[in-house]
Amino acid sequence: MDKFYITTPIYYVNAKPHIGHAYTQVVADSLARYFRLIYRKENVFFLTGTDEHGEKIEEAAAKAGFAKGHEKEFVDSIVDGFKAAWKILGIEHDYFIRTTDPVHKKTVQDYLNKVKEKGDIYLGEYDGYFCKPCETFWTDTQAEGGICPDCKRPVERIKEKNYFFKMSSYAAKLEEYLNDPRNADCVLPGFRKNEVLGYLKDDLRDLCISRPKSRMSWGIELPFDKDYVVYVWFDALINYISALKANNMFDKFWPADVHLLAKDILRHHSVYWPIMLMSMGEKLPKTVFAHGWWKIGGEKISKSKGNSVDPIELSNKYGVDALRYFLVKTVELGMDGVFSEDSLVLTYNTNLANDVGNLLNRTLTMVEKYFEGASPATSDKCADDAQNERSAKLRAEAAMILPYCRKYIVEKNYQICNAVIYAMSVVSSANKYIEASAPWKYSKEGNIEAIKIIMADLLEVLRLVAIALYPVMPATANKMWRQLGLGEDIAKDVKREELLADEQYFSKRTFPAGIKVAKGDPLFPRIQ
RNA sequence: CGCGGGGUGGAGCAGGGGUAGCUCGUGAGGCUCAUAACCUCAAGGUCGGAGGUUCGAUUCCUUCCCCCGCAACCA
Repeated sequence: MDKFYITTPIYYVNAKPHIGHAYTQVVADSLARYFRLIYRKENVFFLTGTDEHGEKIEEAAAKAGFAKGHEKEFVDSIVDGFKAAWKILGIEHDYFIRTTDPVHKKTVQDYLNKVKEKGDIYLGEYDGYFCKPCETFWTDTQAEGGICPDCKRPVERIKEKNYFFKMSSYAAKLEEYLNDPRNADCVLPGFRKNEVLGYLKDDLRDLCISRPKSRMSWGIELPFDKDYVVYVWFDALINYISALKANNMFDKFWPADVHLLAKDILRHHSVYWPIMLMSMGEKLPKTVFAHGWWKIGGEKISKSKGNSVDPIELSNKYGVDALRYFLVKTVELGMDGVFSEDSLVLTYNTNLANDVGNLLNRTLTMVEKYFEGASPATSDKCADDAQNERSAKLRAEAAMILPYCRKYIVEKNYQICNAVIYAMSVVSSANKYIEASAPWKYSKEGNIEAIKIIMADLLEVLRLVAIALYPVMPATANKMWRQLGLGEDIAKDVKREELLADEQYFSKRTFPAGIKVAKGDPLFPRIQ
C-alpha cells in the first residue's frame, strides 16, 4: 500500500517563526497535499510541532515571570503563536507534537531504557569550558584564549558527571548504510550525502545526553537516574516516532518517507538520528532532505543581524498563496535562495497577476462573450489547418502537466518547484496561443468552430493548471476551480486516477462541455 | 593543503565537448479578449584567472583567485 509520512523539524519555542520556518512548512504542506491527492488523505501523515525543553526555555520562562515549575504555562502561550502562524499560512498538518506531551515523554523514556539495557548509554564525565554568567558550555575551539565568545569574560574549566550515548561504536555501521546503493536517497540532495560521509571521517564523539537537575531541570527525567534530565537531541528527535505512537499510527507510517529540514540540522538528522534508531532497534527513515536557506542581502538570516523577515506580515500584505508560490517556485529544493520583498512583488505581478490570473480572466471573458458563459462542445478540427496545428501543439503541452507533477514530485524526489514551473510554462504558451489564434478575427470571419476549439483548449489548460497549482496555492486553485464552474474543492472533486494518468489520457478533452463558468474578481490584482 | 557549495549578458539563475539558454530589466513594434495586462523583434556575455587534454572546451583535467556555509553540550 502506498503511504506517505513527512515531517518538519520541531521548532524551538524561544522566538517567533521567520521566513525560514515558513519555507519548511510550506514545502512540507505542499508535498503533503499532493500526496493526499494521489494516495488519499488517510494514507498521508504530515507532522510538525515544537521543541520545548532546555536551558534557554527555562531562562525565557523565568524572564517572562513564570516561577520555577511553571514553565509549561509559559510554553503553552508561545505554542499557540506557532499554531496560529501555521494556520495563517494554510498549513494543514495531521498532527502537532509537543515535547511536553505525556506520550512523548513516555516514548523517550521507554527508548532510553531500551538503549541503556543494550549497553549504549554510560555514565561519564564532561570536561570542558563553562561560562558562569552565561551558564553556557563551550568547546576548546569556541572558548579560544579562555574567553567566552558571547560575553567575552573568562571561562572556567569544569568537570561534570553526565550520561553519554555510544555514538562512536556505530560509525562504521552508519557509513556502510550510507554507501549502500539501496539507500541511494537516504540523504538528499545527493551532494549532502558526501558531506555526511565527511562528518564520519572525523572522530565521532559520544553524545552527551543528560543535564544534572541541579543545573537544569526543565526536561524529561532519565528513567534510570532521578538526578538528571535528557538533553536536547535524544528528546527532540524521538518526536518523529512518539507522534505516531500518540495516534496509534506507528505501524502504518514508520519509517518516515521524508524528514524535511534545513541544512543546518543535517548532522543531527543524518548522523545522530540514524544511529539512535539503530540502537533503538527501529527502521531508518527513507529520506532526510536538507533544503537550503533564504538569504537576505546575501547573508544568512540571523537575529543578531536583525534581518529576519516575518512571514505572517508578508502573508497579510500579499496573500498567503502568493507567498507560498514564491517560496516554492523560486528555488529548487535543496538550494539557497535570496529573499527580498521586491522579488516577491515581481513574482506576484509577473507570474500570478499577468500570466495565470490574466489568462483566466481573458478566457472567461471570451467564453461569456462568444458562448454565453458555457463551455462549448467541439469537434477536433476546424476549417483552418494552421489553427488545428496550434491547437494540437498546445494540447500536447497541457497533456504533460499532471504527468510531470508526478515525475518531478514522486520520481525526481520532491522537486515540486519544477512541477510548478512546467505548469506555468503552459500558461505562458496559452497566452501566446490566444495571440496567435486571435479568436476575435475568427469572430469577424464567422468561423465559430475555430473559436469553440480555442476556448475548449484554454479551459482545458486552466483546469489542469488549477490542479497542478493546488498543492502550493490551495485557496487560489479552488478559486480558479469555482470560476471555471467545476466545483468547490479540488481535493474532493478531482479524480485520483487522473493524477496518476499518463499523457495519453489527456489526448482527449477532459473539460466537460456545457459547463457554466462564473467569472469573478481577478485572482491577483496587480500591485503597483 | 580541514570539509562542502558556488563564480555564465545590468540582476537572478539553467545548461553542458562542436551556432551559449531562461526569467526580470532595457529599446522598438503589434494586438484588443484581458488585471496599462498580452504577443513579436532587437541590443547586451571571449561562461572567475592561468595552463593542459582534444580537430574543437564555457562544458573534461591541473592549478590559482574570490564569495558563501559547516567544523555541535547553540536550535
